[in-house]
Order: sequence, then C-alpha cells, then structure tokens
Amino acid sequence: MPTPPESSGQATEATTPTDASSASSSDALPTVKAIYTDGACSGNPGPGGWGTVLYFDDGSVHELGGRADQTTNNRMEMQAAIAGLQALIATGQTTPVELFTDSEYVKKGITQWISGWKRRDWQTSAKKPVLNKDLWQELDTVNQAAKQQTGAPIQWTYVRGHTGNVGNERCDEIARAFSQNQTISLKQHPQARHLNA
Amino acid sequence: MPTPPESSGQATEATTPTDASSASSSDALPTVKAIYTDGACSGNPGPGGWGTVLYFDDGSVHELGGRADQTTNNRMEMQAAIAGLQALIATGQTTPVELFTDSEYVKKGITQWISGWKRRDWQTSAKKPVLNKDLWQELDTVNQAAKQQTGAPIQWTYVRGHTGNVGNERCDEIARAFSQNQTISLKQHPQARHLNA
RNA sequence: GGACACCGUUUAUC
DNA sequence: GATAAACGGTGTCC
Repeated sequence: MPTPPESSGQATEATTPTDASSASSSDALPTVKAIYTDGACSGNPGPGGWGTVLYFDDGSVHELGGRADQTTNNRMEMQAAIAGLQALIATGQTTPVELFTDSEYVKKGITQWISGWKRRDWQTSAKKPVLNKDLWQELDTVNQAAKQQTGAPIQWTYVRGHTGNVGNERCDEIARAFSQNQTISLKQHPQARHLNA
Repeated sequence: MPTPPESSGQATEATTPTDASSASSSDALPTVKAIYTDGACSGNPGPGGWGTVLYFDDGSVHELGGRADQTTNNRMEMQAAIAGLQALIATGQTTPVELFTDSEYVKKGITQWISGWKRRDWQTSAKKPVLNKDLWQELDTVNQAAKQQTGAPIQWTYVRGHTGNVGNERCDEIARAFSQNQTISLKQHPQARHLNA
C-alpha cells in the first residue's frame, strides 16, 4: 500500500465497492451538502495528517486524507479545508455547501481575519507577519472559487472537537491515521474518484 | 514558606547547599560576568514580579526576585535591573559587567533617553512628565555607582524575549512566579547571601 | 507613525 | 505540562 504523497489530497485504499449502492447506475454525482474537515499533528510541530469527508444528499460519502512529514496542527487544519473545497470545485456543483471545522483558527481566519491581513499587507494586529500565509492564500482562492461556482459563500461552521459529532470524529480518525502513517480505508464514491487530487 | 515582602529584593527558599561546590571553601565571591533581568505583570497594571540572575565566572549563579501588588510591566522591568545592580555593587566587584534586558524601554531609557530627560527637567520629548521618575532616578544612581566601582559603564544589552535565551527565560520564570505569588526555588550562591536586599 | 515589553481571551494540537 | 496561532488591550518611549 503506497504512502500518500506529501501533503496532497490523496485517497488510499479505497473500499472499491462493487457498485454504488445509493447512486444507482447513473454517471451523475449526487449533490454535496456538507464538508467536514480536521487536522492532526503528532508533537506539534511534527508529522501531521488531515482528513476530509464530503457528505452527499443521497447519504453517500467521499473521504480524503493526506499527510506531511513536518508541520503544525494549524497547517493540517487548513489543508483539510483546502482539500474539501478543491474536491467540491472539481464536482462542478452549483449549489451551496456548508463546511464544518473544529478550528476557530481556520474558521475565523478565512471569514473574519483575512480581510484585515490583506489590508495590512499580511501583518497581524500586533504588526507581526501572518504565519501560514501560503495556505491562507490558497484557502482564500478555493473559498472564492467555491463561492463563485456554487452561487453562495461557503457557510463556515465551527463544531466543537471531540464531542461526538460523527463527521468530525471520522475526519479526526482519518487525520490521525495519516499523521501516524497508518493505513486506513477511505470510503470513496464510485463516481467521485476523480476528486482525489 | 513566607511570601516575599512587597517589592523588595528578596530570596525565597534558598537551596541551601551543604557546601559551595565551585567556590571551594574560600569566602571570596567569584566575579559577576553577566546580569539578566526581567519583569512580569498580570493584567498590566496589576500584581507584578521581577526576576534577576547574576552569572559568575566560575559558572555559579545567584538568583533574586521580588513582587509588587499593584504595578506595571515597565516598573517591574526597572526593578529587576535596579536589584541586579544593587547586588553587583554589594559584591564590591571592580571588573566590568554586562546587563541583559528584553525591555527596550529600560535599555534605551537608561542609555539614551535619560540625558534628555535631565536636560528638560524630566519632560518627555512630547513635553509630558516622564513617568516612573522615581525608579529612573534610582536606576540612574546604581548605574553610575556600578560604573564607578567596576571601572567601566555597565554594558546594557537588549535580548529579544521568548526566543530561548536561557538567562532571559529563567528571569521570566522567576518574575512570573513572584507576580502570581507562587513559591519558586531560587539558586543562591552560598557566599552571596548578603546580596539579598 | 515606529519600537519593545506586559497581559487577557479563544480554539486546536500534543 | 507544552506548542500553534489569532484577536483584544495596556505600559512607555521616540
């Protein structure tokens, strides 16, 4: 089983169902209703992983994950969101989506703080350089592209971590598995294989 | 364990080694090479603490700390420096010393700004009264006395805070402990007990 | 306008 | 216990 490449949206060990149970035999993808994301990092900084799950309106799901050898918790949280939005964009979907994260850093960063950072040329309110600027810009790009394509801004929703939320727990599982280089079976939508970056 | 008195150079809970390991059995103090200082203040203004470490040329150290119920960060930074120079003077040492602080306020205040303040009768360049004049005058006095005694001006050196500098980090620990009224063991040089004001 | 420091808060990751 | 990051504020000076 190949290890997923560094820090890229990548699916490992798809369950390869013999047939799509809920998607009938059509080639059309169901609609993405929700995206869950989470990041993990052993040591922080240290080896990290991220997990993302797309929930479709027919009840099916598509799971993604990735890793980085040396990273931080916050970067992995961002990567998870970037991968989710990239996959969403790849579906060509034109209806709005809600994205769930347990990171206030990611949620507030993309919805509140980023406008100030642009205004101040990527300086924090304390006049220090904004960290993870590369990923913030990437996230900003896909966030705007998703808004454009779906006709509505991504609805960013914070969910408290480790409180039993099924979507969040599953992403946590995926993220942690990738961060520890463990193999994990990702549920992959048969009509969504092309979403794996 | 008694709480140290308000705002005085005071040692708590000396390690009371059975013997001075590196100072042999002589009564002579080793030479102070460096003095580190730091201040802390919960709330700012609020309860504050300061920490000072004298580093001797034989590798031994002598630590000091103190607190104030209601003060500011800058006053505590100044107190730490005053205590360090008072202790230096008490040793009777006649060789030059370097003093490290992470406060540009203290460093520039004593090395650059104070001459202008005296010239302008303790008015800032904006014609407002210089604050903390009491401590500036005290610091000026010990700074000059130390220069006189050691034969060279104190070398005031700025060190960036929280960047892993061992001396600075230790002073930070002491200052914060005193500001929060926590007990902390100060390493005390056996031949330097009299340095505790 | 600039600089340094000192806090307070929040979430996550270990 | 510690790190990763952001926000808000004060203490002080030039």
